[in-house]
Amino acid sequence: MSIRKEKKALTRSALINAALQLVEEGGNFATISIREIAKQAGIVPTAFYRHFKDTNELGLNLVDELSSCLRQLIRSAREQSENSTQLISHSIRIFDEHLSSHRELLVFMTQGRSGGTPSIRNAIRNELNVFALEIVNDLSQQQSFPTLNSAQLKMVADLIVSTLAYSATDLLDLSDNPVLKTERLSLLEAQCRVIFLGAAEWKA
Amino acid sequence: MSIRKEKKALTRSALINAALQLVEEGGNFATISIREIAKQAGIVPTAFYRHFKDTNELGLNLVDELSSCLRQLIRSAREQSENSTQLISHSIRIFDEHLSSHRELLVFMTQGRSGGTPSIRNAIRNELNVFALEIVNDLSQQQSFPTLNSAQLKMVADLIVSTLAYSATDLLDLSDNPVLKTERLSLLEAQCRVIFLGAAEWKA
DNA sequence: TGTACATCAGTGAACGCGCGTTCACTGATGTAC
DNA sequence: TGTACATCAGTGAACGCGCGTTCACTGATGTAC
Repeated sequence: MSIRKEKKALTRSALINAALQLVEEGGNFATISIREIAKQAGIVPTAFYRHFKDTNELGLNLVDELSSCLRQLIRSAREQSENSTQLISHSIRIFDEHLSSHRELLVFMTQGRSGGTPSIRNAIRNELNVFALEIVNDLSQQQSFPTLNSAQLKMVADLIVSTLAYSATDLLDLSDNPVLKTERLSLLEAQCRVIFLGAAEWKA
Repeated sequence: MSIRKEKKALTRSALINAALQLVEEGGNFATISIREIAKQAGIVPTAFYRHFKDTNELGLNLVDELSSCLRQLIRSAREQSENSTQLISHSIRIFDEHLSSHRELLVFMTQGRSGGTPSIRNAIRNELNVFALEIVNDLSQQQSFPTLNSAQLKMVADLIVSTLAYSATDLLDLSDNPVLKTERLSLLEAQCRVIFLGAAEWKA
């Protein structure tokens, strides 16, 4: 890549990281201004327009970041639980680790799923759907629920994703309170077990 | 009540309704300004301060509205399902009706749970917790899961609330698409059944 | 390799606008006699 | 009941500020010969 393109890519990712940092510092992505982002990235406000049309376009790029973050989460969970009997608790530990290491992205996700612009809401919804499809893949490969067809597996996977996403809002708020966070993680684990028990019992 | 107090109460509720209407029209509560709210309510911006310190304080009052909305939802669901074998599908129909008739409040709820100020997030979390406790009450009164103690019932109730709240974001976005909305409602119903099946199977 | 021109990421001044908030005010309502 | 004063919800002018966006610019990088 040419020097010019490299530098442009650097500034671009500085803008993306600036937005994520502002979100992590407690801001709501919907209220963050172009000027704030540019300032945080160390460039002049007008340079923002060399990279994105507006904050919504930048937000759609954050969803792309989220996408690879979720793929990485699935991959880690697969490695961990390949030959394990404790699939649920292992997966939840990996999930918790991702909440810490990609805090900003997951705060953005929880905010954006309900409070983003329509296009951002849709993009996030789509990523969560892809995530659920990956879970369907795993469940059918592991033959976790041999009595369920793929539509039924998808319904269960959606329920798992819903439960994880809902808990993410709580867990991200509890990152400074280890005791309550551990309690919330136990609750999440029990709830996932209920789902697995129910799925095993499911009949048409 | 004196004339003066009556008038004040009227203006106050005009402000609350103005905020809700702006949220329903697609705005994010976090981005709504005092001036917008005052304009929508038909008063001068500075009169806002006779009622609320800032938009956050108004938001906490919206949570109070949400609170009674949720209590009403529980009450309706109880009436409907008292002597019914179709507890789940009846309750979900009532839920759907509330999503339509109190759309603004429930949009505010889904936005605020993840994207509100810390005090609003906490207030909403608290309301959802009260809601879950009401469900615990019902489940234990109906002896739906005789093998579960109250902590376990609470865990299941939290999972139900989580599933309802998560679906609310989707359903509120689908209000203009009856086909997809019906599909999403069927998904929600199947997921609730999975939860009930799993809860019945739960052992320590 | 060296030169002359083209490209373009980032700069800085400037704009008009809506924002939150202050303040002194008005006039309807309430209260005390 | 009537009068004289107090209260206070709502008004309107004014403020300084950060916003999004435009524009002409600069100077480093790229390209063609």
